[in-house]
Amino acid sequence: MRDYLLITKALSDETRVRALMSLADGELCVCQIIEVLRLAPSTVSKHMTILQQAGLIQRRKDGRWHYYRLASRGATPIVRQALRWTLNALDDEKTIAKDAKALCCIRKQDREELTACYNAS
Amino acid sequence: MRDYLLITKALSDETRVRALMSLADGELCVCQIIEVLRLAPSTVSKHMTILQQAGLIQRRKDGRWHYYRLASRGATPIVRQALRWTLNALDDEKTIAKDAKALCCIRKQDREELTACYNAS
DNA sequence: CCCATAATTCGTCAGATAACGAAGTGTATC
DNA sequence: GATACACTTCGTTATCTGACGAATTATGGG
Repeated sequence: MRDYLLITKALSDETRVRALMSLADGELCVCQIIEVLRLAPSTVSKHMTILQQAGLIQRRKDGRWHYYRLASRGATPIVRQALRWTLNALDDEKTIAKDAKALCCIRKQDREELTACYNAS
Repeated sequence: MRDYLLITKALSDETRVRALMSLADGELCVCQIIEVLRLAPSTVSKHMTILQQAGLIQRRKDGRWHYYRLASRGATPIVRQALRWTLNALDDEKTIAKDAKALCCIRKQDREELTACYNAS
């Protein structure tokens, strides 16, 4: 029950679902997710932690950069089924499509440019 | 996204999940669900409304009694997939098994007996 | 070693949510 | 039609959650 509720709670917030779905086309570093969601770094970081504790995403560190990706290898059947369901349910969702489009540009940008944006303020 | 979040929010509360899983062996009237969960009628009613608005359960009225059952016919693929996932994930969950056992007794009891319990206080 | 930087953790605040009892709705029975 | 009853809706309260900025951690470069 605990694991199940970690997953449903993680999936019950629109921002988190958007963050999760952003990873559908491959891993992203936190600064890129910040750019899509346009929220404070601390907020995004919190969301990613919740998704990770639910087992839905996995983390990889490379120097100062932290990359997140959808859980795949090593994920429990429950998690895999939840991901399949979510990807299927939100397949042609407007908000998600919009984020995916924005991500095309963001992926091409230099990471330094991105972080410059929110460090500037 | 709205429909998806209605479902995940509905499934992100332990009490609601217990109520939902109670219906796995067939429909129940509200007084029976109250008896399993041991919560105030108003609280249970609220939970059932949330589950229904998510499309996860359906209601049937018979006189003064309101029966709830898992959504099946007429449910969207998203809902059906969510139900399959949930039933699968909580298949051998201790809390759920305990409730199922309690329900065996409750189903045999007279409904008037049940309501007498919480009307007495 | 010291500074810049990428991300996280911490502290705070506003808004959401679950619990309850009281009041209201609709249906059967007298 | 008055009463009892099964359930829902309403109003209140305590707790949870998401947002932010400030402080902290960890890594890389001068």
